[in-house]
Amino acid sequence: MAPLDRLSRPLIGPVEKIAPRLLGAVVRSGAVAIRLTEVEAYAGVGQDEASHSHRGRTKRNAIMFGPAGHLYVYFTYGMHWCANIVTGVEGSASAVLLRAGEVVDGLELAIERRGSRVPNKDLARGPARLAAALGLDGSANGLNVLDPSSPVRLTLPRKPVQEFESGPRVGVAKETERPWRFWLPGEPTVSPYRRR
DNA sequence: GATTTGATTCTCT
DNA sequence: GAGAATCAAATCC
Repeated sequence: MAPLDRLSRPLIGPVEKIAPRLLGAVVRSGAVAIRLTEVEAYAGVGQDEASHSHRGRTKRNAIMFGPAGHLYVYFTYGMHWCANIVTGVEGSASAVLLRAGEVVDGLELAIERRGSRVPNKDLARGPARLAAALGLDGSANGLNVLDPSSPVRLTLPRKPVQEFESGPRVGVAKETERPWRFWLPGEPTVSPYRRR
């Protein structure tokens, strides 16, 4: 087994099982590091109407169909970037949206990117805010966060977080009964729930 | 080919 | 709470 395949093992499995394991993980992009406090799971083709991959491969979601550990960064609402980490075996087209986190390093640069008037707890509170704080955009799409030489890296917690809560995903119109949003209770960086 | 929608955020009321 | 910003993908005709 190739080294990177071995590294991806913690990301192989049903996406709703993998997503909560990313809670407490740290994503680092250059000087800025963010500890994840909120994530959402999205499944593959034909399994989840809210997922970008539900209706099959497109130019935008192509990365979702690749191996686990790669970043799927998409552009939405004409102005925002959102970052996901691909999970499961290659071709499963499932991914975990990085919804919110706490800036644990590179605070100065994160503030510079997000604006000096933004409270620290709001720097990465929300998927587009998190991506902005990390400086992620379309050029980060497809990066392998498990590759030690990648500019964007993921570090999983030594032990998976045991205490987390779950509920419906934010801002999705379909599959609203699916409790695939996971967060760390009591964290001020968790975004408020909004239904669509 | 035209129209609608969206895994959002910010500003103003 | 409402409205705007602004573009790619989905949906409709």
